[in-house]
Amino acid sequence: MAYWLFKTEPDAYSLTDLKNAPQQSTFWEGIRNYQARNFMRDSMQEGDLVFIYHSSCKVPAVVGVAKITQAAQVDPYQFDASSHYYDPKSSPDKPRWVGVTVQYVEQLPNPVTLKAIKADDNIVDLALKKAGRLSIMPVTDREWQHIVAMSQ
DNA sequence: GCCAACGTTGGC
DNA sequence: GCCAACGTTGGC
Repeated sequence: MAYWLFKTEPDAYSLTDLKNAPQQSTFWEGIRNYQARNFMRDSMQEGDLVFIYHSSCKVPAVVGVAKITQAAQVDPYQFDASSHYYDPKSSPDKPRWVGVTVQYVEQLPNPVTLKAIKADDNIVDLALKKAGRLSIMPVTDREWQHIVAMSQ
């Protein structure tokens, strides 16, 4: 089983929104970054666990856990001209973008802030620490356990 | 709201 | 296929 981190802007879609969704589940649409897509398409499997990270907000932080309940599927919004996620260069016979389905698992006892993660020498390789704009990234076993411990 | 970082686009 | 211009992300 693998671990991941998904960024989301809580104003647009928060951990609470996921918790309150039908079946506490949603299709994670709108990822339009090749590196993030490749992680979803090539590596994510049902049962993998995901940190939900709130970005572009007052206190950027890892706030909860979700799990992958369905591996990558074609993201239908790329074909919808009225969608913000429309991609005119993609076509149904050669789709460019995918998404996975995630389900709410739990809220962490305390948010683990970006500030705390940046200050922690045990977390070195996490893409979040680098000035990255990657919206989906892998998390190692060790980093996962450490961040969970930090939330206690 | 500013701005640095960085991915993408398109002209050549 | 290089690289400048542009757009977007996201912390502050």
